[in-house]
Amino acid sequence: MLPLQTARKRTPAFDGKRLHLLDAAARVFCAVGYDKASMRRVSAEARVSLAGIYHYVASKEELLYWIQLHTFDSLLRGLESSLEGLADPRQRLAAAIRNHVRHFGENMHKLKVCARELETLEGEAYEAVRERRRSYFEAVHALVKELQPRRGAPLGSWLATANLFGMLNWFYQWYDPERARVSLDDLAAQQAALFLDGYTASSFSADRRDTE
Amino acid sequence: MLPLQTARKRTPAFDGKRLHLLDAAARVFCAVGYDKASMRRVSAEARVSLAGIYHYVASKEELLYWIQLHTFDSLLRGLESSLEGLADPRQRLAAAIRNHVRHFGENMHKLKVCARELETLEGEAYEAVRERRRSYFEAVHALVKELQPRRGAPLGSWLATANLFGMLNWFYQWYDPERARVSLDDLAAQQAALFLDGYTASSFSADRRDTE
DNA sequence: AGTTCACTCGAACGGACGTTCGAACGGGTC
DNA sequence: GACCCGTTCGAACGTCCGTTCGAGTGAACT
Repeated sequence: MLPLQTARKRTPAFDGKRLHLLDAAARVFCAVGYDKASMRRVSAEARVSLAGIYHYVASKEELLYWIQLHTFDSLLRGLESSLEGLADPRQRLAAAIRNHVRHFGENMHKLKVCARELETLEGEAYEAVRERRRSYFEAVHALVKELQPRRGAPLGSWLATANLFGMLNWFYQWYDPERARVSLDDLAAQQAALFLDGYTASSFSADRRDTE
Repeated sequence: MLPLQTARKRTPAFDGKRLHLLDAAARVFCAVGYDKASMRRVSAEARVSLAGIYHYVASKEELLYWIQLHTFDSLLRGLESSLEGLADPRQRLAAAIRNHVRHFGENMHKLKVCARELETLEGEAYEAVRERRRSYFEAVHALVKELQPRRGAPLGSWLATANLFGMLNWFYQWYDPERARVSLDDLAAQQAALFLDGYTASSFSADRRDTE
């Protein structure tokens, strides 16, 4: 349904305004969810008239599409650069988790939208995003596979990775930056420890008990 | 906004039809999401006229409310009964995970709706569901606290529990009962092993690589 | 036979939404 | 000054949605 590349001529100003729009849209989608979010509210958040939005994007669907695409691209690029120079598999996985968590801290709106609206897009757009998503997943999966040089069979690295993403993607549900008693880096370290060594052997260093 | 108890007289037939409606609604909500789901589609799925729905439920919101309330109640009751007679903290936690995963297998629609629409309700209804949700969370949190008699400080049992729920609640995103190569009980055992002992020490016994 | 009452329904109402249209503005080029 | 073109907008269009209304059914009771 979505033309994956707009045919319109691009100027730097055009792209700048467009990014501004995507940002505003991400905030609105994050606040109320894609379906409940109205283009009128996006236009208010972006301080652009309703019709003005359609000069930069063809549809509401396309807003979500670009948000997801940019976010997964950014995650993957961050992952690659954060692995540079690291050889120890455990450190590499910890770096990957730190990259994910930091991205969350910096772009909370967009990551929350990505996690929550994974199945909202359809057709071509869905497939395009899904491919980026799979690249990112496979990159992390590869790190998990490095971990266990072999102790028995090759063994559920896929399942383990899926569960790791569960930990990482669910945490927008409970993490509240206002009330956090742990820094994001500490949090990432604890999640890495939990994944690598489990709860009964790892040592955590903070506690919270407000939200679920 | 929601009257938490309908004032209408209840007959067994009334409650039966009502449950039938909730079930149909859960299937529709699960398929397309609460916001996109129309009462017209629910009425078709339940084979009841559109207006007929409103004889049993006051609003669309109330459908979601009852689905969530019943599901969390059922999870909590299942948890309590699955712990009976178990003393070892590791076995108790494993039983809790098995209970959660089995519920998922049996009531996939409803659990998926619960996980996905946690923040959809508002006001009284939200608070009422949130209380059940917190009870369930606290029950599992208590099991996690039993685990580590003390090795250092008391330490992040809350964070660990939140991450455990991440694993458990995210898995509707990737688990596909049609293509599963692992039984739900095996899956539960592997998730318990991952949480307790971590990936590098635990031993998995299956692999998948289709979906993310 | 008449009345009641739980139940069911087709048809409509009012509102919100995504999107489109046509006009206006403003800076650059001949 | 005339023309173009990227940009912006107010005002609308058509559609779909949640909900309501009022009439109709049939079994139970008097």
